[in-house]
Amino acid sequence: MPELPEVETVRRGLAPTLVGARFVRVETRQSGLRAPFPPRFAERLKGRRIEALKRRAKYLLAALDGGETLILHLGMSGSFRVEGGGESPIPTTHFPRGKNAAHDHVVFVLDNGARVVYNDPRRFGAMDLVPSEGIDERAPFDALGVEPLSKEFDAARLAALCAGSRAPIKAALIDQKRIAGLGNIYACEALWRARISPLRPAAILADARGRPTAAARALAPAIRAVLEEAVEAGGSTLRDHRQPDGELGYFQHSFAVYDREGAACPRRGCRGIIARVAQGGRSTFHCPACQK
DNA sequence: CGCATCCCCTGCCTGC
DNA sequence: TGCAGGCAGGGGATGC
Repeated sequence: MPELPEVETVRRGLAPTLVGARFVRVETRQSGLRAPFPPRFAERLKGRRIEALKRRAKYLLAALDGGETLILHLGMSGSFRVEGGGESPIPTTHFPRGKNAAHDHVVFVLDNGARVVYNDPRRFGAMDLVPSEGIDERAPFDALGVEPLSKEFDAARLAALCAGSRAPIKAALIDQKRIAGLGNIYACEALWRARISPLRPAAILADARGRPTAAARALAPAIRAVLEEAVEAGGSTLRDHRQPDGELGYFQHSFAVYDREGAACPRRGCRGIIARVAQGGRSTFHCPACQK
């Protein structure tokens, strides 16, 4: 479920349980997810205290004492749930409808009595344990682009990132080397808000001097706004994550185009019908009538 | 280098 | 009802 707003929602949901706690025991029930777990993963985590839980792009970063960072990525279908550990249940973790315990791949047992369980049917997620020092200069973080909710992200930056690119603008937007954390859903939604066709080349965001065009000046705030609104709504909850314990994400009810093929364009005065096209093997949703 | 394609894996939905 | 095929929020490797 994992674009920036969903990962941020998970971060906020897990932080009260994780930050300040120590790992008493870590159980892995698979040899790995997308990649094998690092050597002695569970043993190295045991006894470590979580000092902070941060997010970069779609990654969660648990900074531990002892100078290491636990990297967590949810892939397509990963989710966390919190069991036990006091009076405040943490319902923001979008636990899948299936609740298939066969896909509980990692259990983090904490000294505050809580257990944090990672469930991931498709096992596209990832976990790693790396030195905290210089983490931003190493893969995968060294290749990530600008955080779209940061001050550094604006029309000028967006234009510079896309200047000269002949890739379709939708593909450029979900390229993590350009904008970190934007994914398929919110790229589609932002383009609709900015009335830009996802099929146009990314280069239309910059003029001959590399400065932002009107399209960039519309799109940059649209990206920021849709992400902020989605974070505020607790992210989006769909498909296998449709019925989470605690049912928090509800931004899916605000989609203008995503997963709305054949429906009426919600823009006032627009008579368009939302279309779905394939770009780079993934579905893009847009309104051919008002996105130019 | 930039971009497109394919693959990782499982579950769900659709259409035959 | 059963089954094959298509599709799914991501990201990494490969090849042109």
